Amino acid sequence: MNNLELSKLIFPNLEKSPADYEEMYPARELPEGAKVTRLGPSPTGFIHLGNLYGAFVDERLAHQSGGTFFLRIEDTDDKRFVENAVETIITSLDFFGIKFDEGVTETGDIGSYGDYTQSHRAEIYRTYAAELLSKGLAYPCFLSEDEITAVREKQESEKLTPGIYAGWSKYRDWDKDPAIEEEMLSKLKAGEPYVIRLKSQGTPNVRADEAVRHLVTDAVRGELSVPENFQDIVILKQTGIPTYHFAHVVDDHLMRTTHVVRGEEWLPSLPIHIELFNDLGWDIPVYCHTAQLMKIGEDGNKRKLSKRKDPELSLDYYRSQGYHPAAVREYLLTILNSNYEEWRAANPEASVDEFEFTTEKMSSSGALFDLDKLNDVSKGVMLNIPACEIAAWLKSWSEEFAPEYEYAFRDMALLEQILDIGRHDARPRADLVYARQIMDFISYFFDESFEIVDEYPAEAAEDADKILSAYLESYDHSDDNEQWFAKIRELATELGYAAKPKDYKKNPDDFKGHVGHVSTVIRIKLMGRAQSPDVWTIQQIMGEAKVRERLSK
RNA sequence: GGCCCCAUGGUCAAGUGGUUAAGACAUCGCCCUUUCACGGCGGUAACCCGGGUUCGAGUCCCGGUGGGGUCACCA
Repeated sequence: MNNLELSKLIFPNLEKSPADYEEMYPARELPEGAKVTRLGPSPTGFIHLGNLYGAFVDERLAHQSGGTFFLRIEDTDDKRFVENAVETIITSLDFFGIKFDEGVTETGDIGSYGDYTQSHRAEIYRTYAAELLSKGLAYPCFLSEDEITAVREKQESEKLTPGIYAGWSKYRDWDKDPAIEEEMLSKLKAGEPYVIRLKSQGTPNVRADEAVRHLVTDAVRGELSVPENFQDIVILKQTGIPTYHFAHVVDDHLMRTTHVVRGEEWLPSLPIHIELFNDLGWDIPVYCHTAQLMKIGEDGNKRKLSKRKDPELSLDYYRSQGYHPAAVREYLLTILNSNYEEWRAANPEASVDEFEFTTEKMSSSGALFDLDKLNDVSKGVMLNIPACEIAAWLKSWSEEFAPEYEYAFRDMALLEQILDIGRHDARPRADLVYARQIMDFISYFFDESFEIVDEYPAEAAEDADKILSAYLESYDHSDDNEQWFAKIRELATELGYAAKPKDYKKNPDDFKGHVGHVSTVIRIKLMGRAQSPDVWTIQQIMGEAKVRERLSK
């Protein structure tokens, strides 16, 4: 029996040939330089900041080059499947402004390079497995789990690289030994389970400095020299479903992906993919191995974000805290491209589309996620969003994540005024960061959440009642800011406080305190806290009735 | 352990053989100021180590060290 006959024996009824698929999925007609990228999540439905970070690279690369960005579902591991995962993936990415041109959608596939769900592509993978079989570059392997374990143990004791490769699976050499051929054939006939392995042409167990190497240009890392693969990795599992390696190569070729963006954890398996591309006679796409987002682990060292250990880094965490998607996007972009922040400072209002994102400007070392920085970036982003939009966004956030704030949205015009305090001054306030923080920041406007949290300053505590009753008595809601503050000064002076803080600092013995202490008493009575934006402005928004009510309680 | 990747202040990072080694965040001080925020000024703080190449090395080469990743019929 020869290779072709074996291939036909194993895959007797293939619908199409490799040439047919080449014809079905021709090279894309796209403008010069257009990039085709893809996101290939497994359907666990869990997406964290690190995934989003990578997704932005794909999205930017495709969309700023006039290319195509598609979604492919990599569900070759049935154990990972989670109900509604695809929908979750699409909606969470959409929330952060990541939109696909092609691939899986909630209402079916879009595009002519599908099917875009790997579990639906079994026939295609079989065809290419048959192709490798017929070229003598693959073989059926009947090794059981126990046998493989025994092989590994032997290899470990002999200090050899563990794995199945030349010399360790007898089925690899079926064509050299009639006895093995016969055994293989009878197992095949008996329907015994097997996997299809690549028959790697690499040389096993050579010293690193003597190994054959492939030179690859990675778009973010530059020149890479990787040793050739020699492992007979599984390409089709017992179930007939491909492993990631095989599916990646077949799909990205057939879907005409030009740029493969993936985390650096894939770097060690790059040699496998190179061998597979070469065996099938295909061009290798441009690889972009991105550095991973890291966080500080319990031991004080950096480590890769993990979905199991870091639930607080899930996208839902940021949504439930109420970080605006634009803020998260802006932050991710600043760590994605080193010159983005500078560009943004020079072009505060420009659309991200105007920024030229490049893989060369990406860092090849993993960045530590920095919440302080996110918060800072968010302040700036919020400042550029009109109050009416923030109000509407807060409302929908509250409906989904924090219904207890319902009272704040009964009067949207009022809410807008509150949010806009000090935002149009020459030096605008930047104190809106994320929804939960904002709700706390403005809580004193609403009786439902108003509470006295600070104590009167020691300098004026004794006179608090006097200050408050005198203030209430002289209060005129129609006073402008200047008139209003002149009255406070007057009141302070009458009670023995310095009208200017400087006077008090110079001669602390001459006064009980200064006007700041007096106004703090009023601020606490009105707002419940010693710190807030301008009192007069707040009073104007609160309205006379509420001001008088709070002062007289 | 083998292999692979990475290495500039606490964090993100400019820097491509000659710089007083940028900038941002954080932090500290001062100023502005009725508080806070904003803004302004200033401070503390870095090229992992050792060899080599060179007139000259953060930058190039080699070797360590450290950190990360990976060694599945998971992706």
